[in-house]
Amino acid sequence: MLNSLKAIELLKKVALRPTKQRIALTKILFQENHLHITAEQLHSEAIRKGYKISLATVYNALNRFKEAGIVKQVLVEPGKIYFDTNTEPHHHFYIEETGELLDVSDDECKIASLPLIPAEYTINQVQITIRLEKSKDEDPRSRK
Amino acid sequence: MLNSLKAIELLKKVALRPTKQRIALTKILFQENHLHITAEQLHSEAIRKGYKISLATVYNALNRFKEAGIVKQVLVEPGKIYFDTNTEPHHHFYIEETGELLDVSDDECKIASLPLIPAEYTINQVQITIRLEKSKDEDPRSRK
DNA sequence: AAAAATAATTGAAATACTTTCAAATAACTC
DNA sequence: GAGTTATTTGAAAGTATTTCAATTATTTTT
Repeated sequence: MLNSLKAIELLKKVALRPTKQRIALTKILFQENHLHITAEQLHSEAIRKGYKISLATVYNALNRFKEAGIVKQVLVEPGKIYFDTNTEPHHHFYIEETGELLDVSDDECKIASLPLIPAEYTINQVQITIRLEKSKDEDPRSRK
Repeated sequence: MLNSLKAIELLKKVALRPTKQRIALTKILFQENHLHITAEQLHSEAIRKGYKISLATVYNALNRFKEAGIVKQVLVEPGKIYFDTNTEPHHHFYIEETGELLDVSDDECKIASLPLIPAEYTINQVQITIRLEKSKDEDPRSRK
């Protein structure tokens, strides 16, 4: 958990007014380990920690943070936006059963060949999502 | 565009009742070239073609088709589900400006190394999304 | 080919998530 | 500290999707 001074410093660096609410969210978000979190989850966590903040403000703040480049959106589940505090190029494991999202470093997941990019376009981002499921029980005793 | 007999055949093969509505959607969806389409777009297209079908039925049908494995969901845009009639392993270009989605064959996009999979889990799917944007104008005359 | 059983379709309502609104408040600038 | 500008807020609206219960269609059984 960041302290308030570090939070204010980070916000100022990206030209965002360090309001009470943004400082609170920043303190929750930018910990040592990276986070994958939805607006609702972040709001709950802030309330749980005793901060007075509305859900609308959490949405607003996350969108400003995204524009400022200090969080990234991750789309893995229909109708839900995860925000990722890891803005370095990296990839994800996504566990369907639990909705859990795990980072995969860029090094661990190398692409050997990329297709030809359509003319006039440049690559913005290459995202690899590895969807996992619990292994089927392959216990030989249960086979018919 | 599929004919009705082929549509019925496909639906029966995956144990789905070949109703008027599903036959209509199947005819639109399973053409020669693969399609990326949302429920709303598919509904509009069906209405445009003169079929009488409700949006709820389109959502229902697409979900059954997904369960049956004849379409796949693609998540590239927040709050919107694209359905892809290409169920072979493949990847996508996504053009942010237009929302356009283009197939990238599995061959064109090879992964050199994958990370260690957490115990008890198996890979369900590996999705690569290459997000593209219009190239910035790099005309030297416009440089300051 | 009826009758019985099962599943699908429908408009409407409900849900889930996110954005927008306009008024109040807070943070910056000089 | 007055004036300017940006942010916060609850409420309302917007968007995408799912669910509901009644009707209708399809399949199965006889």
